[in-house]
Order: sequence, then structure tokens, then C-alpha cells
Amino acid sequence: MDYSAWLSTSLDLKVGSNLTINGSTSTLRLFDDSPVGILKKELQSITATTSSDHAQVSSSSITIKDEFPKVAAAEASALLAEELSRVSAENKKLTEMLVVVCEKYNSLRTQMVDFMGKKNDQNNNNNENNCVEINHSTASSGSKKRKSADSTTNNSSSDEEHDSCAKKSKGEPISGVTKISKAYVKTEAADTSLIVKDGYQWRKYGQKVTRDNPSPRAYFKCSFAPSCPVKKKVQRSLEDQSILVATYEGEHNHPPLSQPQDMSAASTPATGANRRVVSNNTLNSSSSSSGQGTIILDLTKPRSVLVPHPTTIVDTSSKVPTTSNQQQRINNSSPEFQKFLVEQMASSLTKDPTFTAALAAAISGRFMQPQQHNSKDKW
DNA sequence: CGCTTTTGACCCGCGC
DNA sequence: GCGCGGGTCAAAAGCG
Repeated sequence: MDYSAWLSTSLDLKVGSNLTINGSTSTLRLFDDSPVGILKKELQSITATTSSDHAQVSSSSITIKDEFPKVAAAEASALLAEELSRVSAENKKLTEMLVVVCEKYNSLRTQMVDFMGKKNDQNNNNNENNCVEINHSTASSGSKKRKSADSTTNNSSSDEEHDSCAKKSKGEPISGVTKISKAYVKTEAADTSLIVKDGYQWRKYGQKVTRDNPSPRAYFKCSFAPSCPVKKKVQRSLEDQSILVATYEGEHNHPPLSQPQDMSAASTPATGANRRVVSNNTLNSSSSSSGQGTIILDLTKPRSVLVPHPTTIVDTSSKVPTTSNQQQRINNSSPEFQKFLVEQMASSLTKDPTFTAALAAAISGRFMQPQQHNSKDKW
């Protein structure tokens, strides 16, 4: 810090000046073992490098001894002001970043809606098979040898969907329409479990290490099978090991668990805390709408709320891009909706006592540390 | 005891 | 026909 400038601007003090305190002029001095002593050294340093009259320093002419607490308080005040402006600037920057992220997200979503609309048209025109092919995966599991038995199947579909749609299921066939969707789940890097919390109960029936991905792929059936034909495959993303890619086949014919504590996790020691599910096509959007400890942002609902749940599920769409869904998405990308999102984020942060406490601790720690004064009670 | 996970074996389609 | 690789089965083990 430039103490000389600070003295002159903040306290209107110049080195060498006398101070009148309580009617009497005190002889102010600096002590090497006090913070002000640092100031003295700083001023001496300035003196050595400049010829300014204001920087004439001698131990006898500078007197701040009696006013040390006052100076320290002023210094703290200046630090506070400085920190406040810094936090304000940071806050402004974060707000701008949030706006940019929202804009990019809406742009991507619009593109996806367009793409899905075109894709669906193609499927309706070309494909009697009603496989819903929705995959914009950045984590596709690579190539596979098998071709679709149905020659009319769309060539642009992913390997996974090819396989699922074309394959003659050996077990209980998924009757009629087979809906395929993918969900991307952000997990902790150290979390090695293949558990995706989606509100349904699953039974694992197999695990394989595939050729193109060193991470094993887990196979799940809905626990209500055979009455419920839904299957799920979970594998870590090749690009990002912290992302789980869950591929759903079929549609649940029953409601999700009312308290989705991830029954697959309940029967497994590993936990799936702090996961974020980003589904580009949910089998059942209501599957993620209940629970505890999760923040659910269902963008198919215009005024969705943040719901506690162990995972954060961002449901960006529903089964097939119907006209009403598209209309809803357009509404969701409106400035009002963005504002609502920001408000929700801000309120969820400020209402969080741990966040408030952490913020207070950070600030108090920042300002208490230099002085070690007994002002803790103020926080 | 019932349910789930684990895991090796088996099935099946595809490419060569 | 054979080998490869993904998907599934089913016995064994674990767990509450």
C-alpha cells in the first residue's frame, strides 16, 4: 500500500506534521513493532528514492503514538472500503457471466429444439419404427459393429439408439414404442459408483467393460420388471470421467417413487451426492419432480421451483418436441424467465445459512486478521 | 428369507 | 465358419 498517499488522502496527514488531540498538541512517533512502524519504513523508503518535501522522515518529527488506535481504525475502514469495491466488482463480473451463460444456454436449447423438430419430422416420414432418437452426446460410446436390422432406421442416429431399436431383445421385449433418452450426470471425480438418481428403483443385472471405453457399463432394469420394461445403461463418459452417461430405454408405466432416495443407491454402499443430471430427453419429466435434497430445475414448467433433492436435475425437455413444448421453451427463454432464474439462484444462496455463515466468516477473516481486534461480535 | 449385486458364462449379430 | 463385442442370464455371495 502507498502509505504516503493514503495518509494524505484519507487522513489529510503529511509526514512531519503535528496533530492536535484533545486540545493539546501531541508528539507523534512511529514504533517499529507496530503496523504504523511499517508505515514509517515505507516512508523512509520513499524518502530514499525521492526528494519530495513531504517525505522528509525522521523519527523525532513523526508522531502518531497517541493516535495509533485511530489510525488503525482508519486503516481498517479503508481496507473495508477497498474490499467492498472489490467484491462489488466481482459481483458485477459474476452477474455478467451469468447472463452470458444464460444466453448461451438459451441459444443451445433453441438449436436443440430446432434439431429435434427436424429429426422428428424425418423419423415420422422415414421410419415406421418409433424409436425416439435423441442424442447430441459429447460422450458417445464410439463405434459398434452391428447395423440396424431395419434398413429404414435413420443413419444419423447414435450407435446406442441403433442398437436398441434394431436389436431383437432376447428377454422380455419392450412392447411397442421404445423411447430412448440419455442423461448426463455430473459426479464427484472420486465417486466411482455408477448410480444415477432419477427417482426410480432399479435392479442391476449386468456389468461389462466395453471396448471403446475403459469404464465399465452397468445394466439396470426397472425393479417393477417385467411389468415395467424400462432398462437403463450407465457408463462414464469417455471424455470426462466425472460425467455419467445414462441411457434409458422404454417408458415407465408407473409413477416414480414418492421419496426418490435412489433405491439403487440404497442397496449400494456408494453414495451419489452432489450430482447434476442433465437430461436431453426424459422418459418422464415428473420423475425428477419430487424428493429431498435436490435442486430440480424443470424447464418444461414455466414457473418451476428449486426443490430440495440429493441431485440437481436439469430437465431441459420432454419426450417429443411437441408444439406446446416448443411454445413453452420459448416462454422459458424470455427475459422474465431469465430474471426469475437469477432471482431463484440469488434467493437460494442468500437463504442458505451455510452460505451466509461462510460469507461472513470469509469477510470477517479478511478484516479481522490484520488487526486481531475484538470486533468479532460485530459480525 | 428375500432382495440385490457381482461376475463368469452364454447368446446373438456382425465383419472378415 | 470363426472371432469379436455388446447384451443378458443365472448362480453365488452379500446384506438387512
